[in-house]
Amino acid sequence: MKHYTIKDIAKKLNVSVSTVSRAFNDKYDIKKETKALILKTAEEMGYMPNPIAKKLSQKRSLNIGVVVPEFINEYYSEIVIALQEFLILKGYQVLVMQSDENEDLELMNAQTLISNMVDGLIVAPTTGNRNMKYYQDRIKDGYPIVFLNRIEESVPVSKVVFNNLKWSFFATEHLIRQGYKKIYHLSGYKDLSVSYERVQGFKKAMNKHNFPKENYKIIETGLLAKEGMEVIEDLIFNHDIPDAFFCVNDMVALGAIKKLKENGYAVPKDVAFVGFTETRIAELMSPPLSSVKQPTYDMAKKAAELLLKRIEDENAPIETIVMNGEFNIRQSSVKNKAVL
Amino acid sequence: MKHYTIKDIAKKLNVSVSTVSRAFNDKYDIKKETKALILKTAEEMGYMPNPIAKKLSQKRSLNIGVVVPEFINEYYSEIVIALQEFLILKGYQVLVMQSDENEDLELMNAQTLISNMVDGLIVAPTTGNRNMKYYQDRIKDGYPIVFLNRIEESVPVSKVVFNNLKWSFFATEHLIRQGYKKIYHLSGYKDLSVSYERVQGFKKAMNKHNFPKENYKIIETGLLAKEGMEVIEDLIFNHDIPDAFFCVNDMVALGAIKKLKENGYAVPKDVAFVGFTETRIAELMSPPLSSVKQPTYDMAKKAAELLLKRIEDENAPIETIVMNGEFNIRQSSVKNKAVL
DNA sequence: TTGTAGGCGTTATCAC
DNA sequence: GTGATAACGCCTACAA
Repeated sequence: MKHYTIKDIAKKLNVSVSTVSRAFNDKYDIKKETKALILKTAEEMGYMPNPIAKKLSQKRSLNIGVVVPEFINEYYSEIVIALQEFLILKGYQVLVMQSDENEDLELMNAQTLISNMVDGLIVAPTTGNRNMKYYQDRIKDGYPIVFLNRIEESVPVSKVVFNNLKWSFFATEHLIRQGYKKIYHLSGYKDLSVSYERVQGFKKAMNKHNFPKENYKIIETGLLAKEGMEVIEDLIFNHDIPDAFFCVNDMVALGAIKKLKENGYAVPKDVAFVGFTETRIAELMSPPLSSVKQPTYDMAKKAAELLLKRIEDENAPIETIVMNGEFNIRQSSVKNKAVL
Repeated sequence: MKHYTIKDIAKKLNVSVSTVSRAFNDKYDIKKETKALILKTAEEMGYMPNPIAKKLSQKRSLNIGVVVPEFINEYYSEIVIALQEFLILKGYQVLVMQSDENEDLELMNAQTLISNMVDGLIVAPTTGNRNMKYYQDRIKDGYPIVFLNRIEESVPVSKVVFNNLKWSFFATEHLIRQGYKKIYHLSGYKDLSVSYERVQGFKKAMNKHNFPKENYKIIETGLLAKEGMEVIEDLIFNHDIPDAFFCVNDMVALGAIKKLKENGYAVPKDVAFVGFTETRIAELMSPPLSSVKQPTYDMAKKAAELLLKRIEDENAPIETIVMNGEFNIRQSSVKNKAVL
């Protein structure tokens, strides 16, 4: 099966290449019959337009690039699925690259996608932000980029973020109101904006309720179960187990709970837990884990909308959309109730 | 920041475009000083070669396309990460598209990637196989495609698969040897090749041990926790709970276990469990879940190697690589042991 | 309504 | 060693 081009079709039908080209791009006038004939023979020959050539000449690809920091934590998998679902309806294809939480790789990914002439980029940055200058330069060049999550509200770019502070505050306040007297926060990476914001929410709740300083603590972890386990090991070693934990995400909570159980602690009887960025396992855990659910699908959709707006209108204003979620209270953080 | 081309550099230095081009592709003769000068000024101007143009003229992109059926189940996330990790070392960029378990979307994805001139394609097919003809035509055209998982061994294409039958057999036999007398298999989708093969392994073990037909059953589910839960609800309704389950994957096991616990069953005391395609949560569950671990990283790497071999040598033979895994026995399927 | 011709940014084949 | 110049496949003035 040879790879046919418009030339081949043109030759076969004794018309010019431009006529053939026009048959495929209906913004030009062309006689109905010619067009029909061309399309028909093209179909028969199994002609497929070459998007590379198209891109080279018209600088538009109908492809959107997506860069995510990882996708082992379910959140970004859902984001990608949602982005794709939405953008396909709008006629775009979605190319995904993941950065493995590595800034250099992230930069390479973005460059690859841009040089492949994707019409725009949706970026969920990794920790650290050495690359922001690169992005801002591209944006200055007129390149449409929208950020998703993990970026500080103050950065002057279009973005969709979650109100981490607010919901972290609610989650913490819930623990306080349940009557827990010693509450630790397992906080994720220090230089990850979402972690930072959740820490702020935690502190804000503590301050509001005049929680004694010696009764709360912020402990840096990563984002994985393993790291939750490690922290608990340390705390057990130091005989420093509080009566409640608020965790940066569900996986850290899961790891921590496992390690506590192994050491004879009961959840929530001895130690209560709240997670964040709810995943499917929250409900499935024993006990089911209270967690803050982010509107993943909507966040992705909003980001895609922002991007399309910007692609269609060079001068679309910079926008920051802050999303809210919901706090699902389950057995892991409820006092005075029998475990079902 | 303007987008410079080799023309701009050529003009600036009063050399021809070919000289500039040669400076970047060191297979041609060119005076050392000219080359140095060109590279230096290019650097200063912030010149970036345009890969689209490059692709158009030399039909090679150093991009590899990857099509996965989903990536919410961790397995494919790991596959993608591993593929990327390996291929980047070889100088390739990895573009990922996911099909959401939808055959039509899968076809679109493959077409998009191919028409973007990726040098080769690694495909983990969705359920169903209407697209195989398309792939085989492309392969006949000389296009390098390697399949990963979820494809029958008999299909004459290069592929890396897991020996589902063998390990399913082992897992089942383990349950039999532990002395469980009534064993059900929650089997995933009927028309998914990996499910089918696991069913075969299950049956083979039953036959080998002359397990009474009335004491085992194969129940079709999906691949999600929810579906595990639904099946258990039905079984409870029918008072038909066996003393052991072998599940198509960990998520189904997780859902099933949760539902059983809610209904007062203890695991593994009342009902034992074995999962498959071990995920990180297997270890973290209570009780920890016995499961068959697939060599995800190696499978990805092998697939990438096959593909590169094929890209570099048009006539590389079709190869099928069948991988083995390991069976990790944990508390969920061990009899006569106190739950820790 | 259609054709001609130049351009998109590179590479590759000739000459010189 | 280097420079013209023709590809690669498509789009798009401009002319006819």
